[in-house]
Amino acid sequence: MVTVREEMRKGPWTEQEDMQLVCTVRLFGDRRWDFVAQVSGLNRTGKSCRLRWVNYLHPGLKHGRMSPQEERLIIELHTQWGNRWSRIARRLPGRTDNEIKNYWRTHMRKKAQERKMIISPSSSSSSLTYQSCLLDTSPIFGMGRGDTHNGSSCVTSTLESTQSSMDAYPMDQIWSEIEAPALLGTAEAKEKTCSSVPFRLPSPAMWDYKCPEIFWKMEDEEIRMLAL
DNA sequence: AACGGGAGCAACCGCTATCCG
DNA sequence: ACGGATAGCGGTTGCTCCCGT
Repeated sequence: MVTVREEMRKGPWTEQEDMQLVCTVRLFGDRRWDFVAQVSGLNRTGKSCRLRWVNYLHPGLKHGRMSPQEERLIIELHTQWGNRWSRIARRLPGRTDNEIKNYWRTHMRKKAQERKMIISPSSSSSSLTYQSCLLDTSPIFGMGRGDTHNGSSCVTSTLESTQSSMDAYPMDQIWSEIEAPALLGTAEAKEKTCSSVPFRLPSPAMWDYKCPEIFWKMEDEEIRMLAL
C-alpha cells in the first residue's frame, strides 16, 4: 500500500530549516502553525514548527546556563506550583518550559541521588556529603556537564563551558543578520530581512508554484496584512 | 586510543484546553 | 450545545558530547 501523503520530516532541525521558519514567522506571525508550516515549505508539522520556534528560535530567548538567581527562583516556584513548567517559565523571562523541565530533571535527579547517598552513607565520601548539604540550603552553582562536585574546579569549568556554549551558537549569527532591519517593523524591512539571509524563502520553486494556491486560501485579513 | 556511562538537551508524543463556526 | 481545528502543556525518548577508565 502506497501512502498518499508525503511523510513529514522529523528529528533535528537544520540551520536552513531554522532560517526558513524564522522568515515565515516574521511574515505571517506565530499563531497559525499549520499555515506557517505549509507556507514555509518545510516538510514539518505545525506542531513541530511551533515547538522549534518556542523553544529555540524565539528572539526573546536566553541561551546558556541558568544563573544562580534563576536556579533559586525555579526551586522556589517548583515548591509552590509543582511541575507547572509553563507557569514557572512565565516567571523566568527568556526561559522556556522545556528548558526548565530539562534543568529540573537533570539537576534534581542528581540532587536526589546525593540525598540518597546521605541517607545510606555506606559508600559516600565526606566531601560529597558536605557538598550535598550545601546544595540543600543554597542555590545550585554550575553543576553542568563536566563540572566536578568538589572544590574550585566547579567555578572554572562552569565559566569555560558557558563561554564555549555561547561561542558555538549559530542562532546568534542568524539573529544578528535578521534583527536589525526587522526592528523597523515594516513589510519592506521584513522583506529585506528575509532576502538578506543566505537562502531564498523557502525555495524559488515553492514561491513560484505554491504561492498562488496559498494566497488563494488565505483569509482577507491576512492578505491585507501582507499588502501592508 | 578506544570504550562505556552519564549528563544535557532537542524533539516527539499524547492528552487537554480553547477557540470558532 | 456540539464538533472539529488548533494551541498549549507535561511526560518521555533518543541523540550527542564529554569524561573517566
